[in-house]
Amino acid sequence: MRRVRGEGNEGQVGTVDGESQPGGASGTRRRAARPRQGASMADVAQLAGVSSQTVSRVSNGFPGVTEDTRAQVLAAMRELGYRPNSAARALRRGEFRTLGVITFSLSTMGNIRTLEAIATSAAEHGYAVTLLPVAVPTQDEVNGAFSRLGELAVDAVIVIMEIHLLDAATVSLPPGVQVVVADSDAGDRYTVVDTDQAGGARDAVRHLLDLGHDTVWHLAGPEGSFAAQRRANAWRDTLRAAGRVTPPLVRGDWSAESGYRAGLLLADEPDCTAVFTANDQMALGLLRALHERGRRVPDDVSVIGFDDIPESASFLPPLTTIHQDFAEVGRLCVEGVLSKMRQDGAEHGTTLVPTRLVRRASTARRAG
Amino acid sequence: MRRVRGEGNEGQVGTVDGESQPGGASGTRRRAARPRQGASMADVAQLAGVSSQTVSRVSNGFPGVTEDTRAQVLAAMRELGYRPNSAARALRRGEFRTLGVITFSLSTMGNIRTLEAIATSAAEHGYAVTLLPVAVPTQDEVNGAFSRLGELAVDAVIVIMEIHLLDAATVSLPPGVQVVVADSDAGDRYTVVDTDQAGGARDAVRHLLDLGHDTVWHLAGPEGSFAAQRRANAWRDTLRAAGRVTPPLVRGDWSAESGYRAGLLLADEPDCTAVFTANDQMALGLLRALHERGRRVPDDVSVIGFDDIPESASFLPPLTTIHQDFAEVGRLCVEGVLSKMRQDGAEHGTTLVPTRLVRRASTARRAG
DNA sequence: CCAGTGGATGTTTACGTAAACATTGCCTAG
DNA sequence: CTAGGCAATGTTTACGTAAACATCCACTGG
Repeated sequence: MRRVRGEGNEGQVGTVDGESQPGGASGTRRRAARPRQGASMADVAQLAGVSSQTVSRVSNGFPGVTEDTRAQVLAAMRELGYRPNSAARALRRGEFRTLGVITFSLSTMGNIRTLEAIATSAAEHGYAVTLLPVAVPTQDEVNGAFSRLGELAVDAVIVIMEIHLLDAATVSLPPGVQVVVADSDAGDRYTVVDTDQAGGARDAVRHLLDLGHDTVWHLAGPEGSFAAQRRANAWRDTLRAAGRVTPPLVRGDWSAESGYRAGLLLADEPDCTAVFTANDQMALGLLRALHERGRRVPDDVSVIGFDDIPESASFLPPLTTIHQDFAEVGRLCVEGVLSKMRQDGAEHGTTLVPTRLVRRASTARRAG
Repeated sequence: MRRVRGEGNEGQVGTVDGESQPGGASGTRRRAARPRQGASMADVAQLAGVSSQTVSRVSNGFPGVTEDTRAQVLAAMRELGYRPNSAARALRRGEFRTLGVITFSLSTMGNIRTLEAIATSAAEHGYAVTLLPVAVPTQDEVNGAFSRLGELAVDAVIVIMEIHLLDAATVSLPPGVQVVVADSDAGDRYTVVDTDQAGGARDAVRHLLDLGHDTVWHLAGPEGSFAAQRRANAWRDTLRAAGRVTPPLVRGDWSAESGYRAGLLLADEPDCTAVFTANDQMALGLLRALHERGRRVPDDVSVIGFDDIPESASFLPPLTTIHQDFAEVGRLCVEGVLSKMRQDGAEHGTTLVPTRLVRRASTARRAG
């Protein structure tokens, strides 16, 4: 963990401009202790020769200000480099215009894309996004995050997290703080936005059955994950509905490495001609294992993934997969939480975002 | 963009608990307009029978409070569910305890990992992180982000961005807001934390030369990227220093797809026995192209990547690559910005984080 | 020519916290 | 026995903004 200093020197050289006197025009009463902090409304008001309330009106684009006055105030603002103090504003207005996002480890592509969409969408609505990472997904950590959140300057919260831990979390949010949960279950207790996991999984299985495979094996995600659980359930249900035998479920942990290990097992199953993998990363590992064991994809085994990460088009072979619209999930999270803020006591429920089958080269009609 | 409502009904059913009266004990003067907002220091003080200043002392863990009094105050806090109002706190203290992070598109794995490390590290220092996404990487957007940032409640800013756009950005930050730039150049004008791109690239090229290859081809990242530029420069310099001929540079855009296209080209170059790819995603595409064209890796062609994304261990074959310590970059960004905040007029400079060569199966001694 | 009207602007106040200063009361040293 | 000191606690005030209310003034209609 060493670090290399670029140019070596760390002298304490000059240019300490921190305390340059604000040239006569502006601040009359400037505290000496704190060198920072820009001009306030009062400063602008003084320079523009109006009251601070008029400055406030201009700052907020309110009506009732002459075009002349407005221009004058704007000029004064520019001259002083005025920035509204968001702390004072928040205190006064009683809202922060900020959404908190709780998530642990941005390790999965889905969470990241969702987060990105949340940030973008929030910005469009004039909201900032504060990130609250949960280091280790333990109950304590989750509780801790919620507790820290209480002191955080947020108006509402979006949780991107396997619900299992949320379940028992001692959620003690400040009153009036709304919550929306992404990528989860529990529509009865929270407002949830999620990908249509079941629909996607069903499409994946049907696709393989339609290609003439007798049945479909499933490489599932970790037990703790609700998404994994729902995909696995849908896989089982779809097979049953089609009257097929259900092969034993193989479990991974979302990682390519776990997919590889599972693939080594599946390669030895002669009956296994079609695999539905619960995410693309595991599919990658699975492809490697099958390749190593000489099982050709898609000639001997068809593989379908879930997520449609950008790289999946470049797998060997390019992966057929179920596309998730994470951006839409993120967008709906923001919409949902904002709408809940408007009409306070809105009831819970689940909003599902549809998936889409992306056909590439890893699935084919069953040989023979 | 349709959306499917989970269970179909959207009735306006009951359980409107939003307006439950705060049981007699607490708020005496509660404004009717806003149902939200919890107890304030004054409320706690009244219940505990002390002054609000004492509550403040307890809240901030200051000395000069009897154990008895402290306990009483804490009890009152618990009873009322008191949360310090961070807006008021920020206003009073003149700091938000929040870092702003500007980044566009969390598309690259590196940015994400860096962001994650920043969030974690900031949390350890008692700072929150506010995300400021820049939708399209245009000059206007970047300027806009910086301008929005001005109104944002942040004490300092970390920029994760190709410096090219930062270059000309009309950066007009509020006075006293420090900036640290990650993954960039420009140590002369900003404080920069970055991976040792040059060192990593040099190691990659040398590794291939050591394996007996006459020279090394380079699949570079997009022109606009400083990281890409520095890796390409180091590649060229290392070849020259070793007295080898420098093959023409092939350019991609970081995506696996672009790596595939480049790979189709390189596969037709009979002299090409070793390729240094500027990131792992492009290496993935390259591997696919080489495979399709019947060029075996590593028997015919050796390939080395950059980044060491988790999936690279599961490529076909597992990818030899240069590991970047994004977590360390993020951590150092936070340390740097906090230290700059403490000693205001600190000078600029670049901090480099070393890389590490990870040997896997995609590189081998040159055949023949 | 004057009361009435409404738009433009100013004044007062409160938001919740914490620094600075003020007060209380107890204990100890002279 | 009292002055001095110090620890515990209380009181006042300011942070920057914006809602609520107050004022001013020009113009209109009778």
